[in-house]
Amino acid sequence: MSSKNISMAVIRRLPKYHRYLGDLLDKDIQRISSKELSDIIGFTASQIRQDLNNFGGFGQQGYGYNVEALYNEIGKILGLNRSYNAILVGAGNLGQAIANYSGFRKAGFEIKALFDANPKMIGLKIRDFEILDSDNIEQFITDNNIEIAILCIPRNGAQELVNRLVKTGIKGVWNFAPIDLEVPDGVIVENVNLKESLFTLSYLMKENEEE
Amino acid sequence: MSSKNISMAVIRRLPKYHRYLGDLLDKDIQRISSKELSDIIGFTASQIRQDLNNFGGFGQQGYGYNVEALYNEIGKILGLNRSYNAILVGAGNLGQAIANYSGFRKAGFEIKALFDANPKMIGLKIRDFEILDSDNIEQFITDNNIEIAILCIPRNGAQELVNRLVKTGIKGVWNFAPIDLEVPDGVIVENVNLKESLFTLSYLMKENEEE
DNA sequence: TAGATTGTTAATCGATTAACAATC
DNA sequence: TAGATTGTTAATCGATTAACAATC
Repeated sequence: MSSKNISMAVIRRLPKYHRYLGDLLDKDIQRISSKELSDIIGFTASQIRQDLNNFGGFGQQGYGYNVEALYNEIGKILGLNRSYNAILVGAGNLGQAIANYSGFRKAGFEIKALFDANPKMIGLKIRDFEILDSDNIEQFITDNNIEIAILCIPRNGAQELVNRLVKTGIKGVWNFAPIDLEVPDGVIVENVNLKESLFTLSYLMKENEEE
Repeated sequence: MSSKNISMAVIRRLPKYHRYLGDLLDKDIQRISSKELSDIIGFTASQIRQDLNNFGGFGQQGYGYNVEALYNEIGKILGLNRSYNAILVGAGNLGQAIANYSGFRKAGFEIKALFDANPKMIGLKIRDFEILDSDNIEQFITDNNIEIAILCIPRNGAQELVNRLVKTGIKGVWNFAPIDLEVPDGVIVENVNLKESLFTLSYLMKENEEE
């Protein structure tokens, strides 16, 4: 309906605006110009104004932007003005780390259950969660209005699992498995590939010392 | 010295080439054309050839690319033909998850020790590691030829810690703390910001259902 | 050789930056 | 009002795609 095709480059800057504006808010700063924001966030003032104007005219000539209002607007743009029910699949080290991190819940992302395929894990208690049997995922998704699945599983079997989740109506997948999942149009996959990130670091370190 | 200024867009695609070529190698596939690779990796054949030719002419007209040779070349470009000594700071859930993941070690990144500032954690055993006192980081870095620091700590105090690490000669920081660290020219920071990733997912889910 | 596919140049597309009139 | 700063158009820069001669 809306959205005049915002580029991924812009979209990936939005959470950073949100974070910096939150910091300013914590410091009780009430207004900021694109120039001042540029100095702290590192994008050009021109880019900041262009980015924001994709979504509306949030500023005021001669004044700048109201920090709180802009923070709230960007929160809304990011879809943070509501909450999401999520499940986490793969209750290994990484899965537990993510489940135990309170920051996601504070932002409105509520992990309702942990699932694992390993019989030894099923039934174990991890803080607030009992680990459930992956066989019952479909029922749980339907019963608890789950929209997001967080995948902390090995790449083997990941695609098959996603096929099941998609069939049950999952709308978003936060994927930590090192595989590019295939999903239909109505489903979004956001990948976190730690190995790719680490390899980028080693590339840049190498390039850096060659100079 | 070398490097005719490769763009970040190209650099971030390199680990993906490496992964897909590794998969092909596992399947005993010996040659691949840019067109075939395009079909499985999802970049255009033209882009693949452009990307690779930034680093050398690895292909052969009429034949394509030798999978194993190209895999090895990209590994070398990424700096994976050697090993790196690393420390991990912040032995909480996430830190332990990363320390326990064997894939990084297999790729040549050896975590030599875990550090934590919390007295209750110090001395605890996590698999192969005893958690050490953060106060002794400088000595450990010097004694063990540590190049990479993995930061799994809260943002509070992260910059101060990095200042210490940089002073001691750390060359790369893999940063999981939600803060943009300031480092001098000779040091690389690669950020993994989980919250920004999650917020991107929620933005895309929202945009998707609006259509 | 004929066919296939690269390496590379040129064309296009998209994103960033610069500039400035509008306006608070 | 005068000064500041936005919103927005135009200019520039960079990245992607297309095309094709080179060549295996």
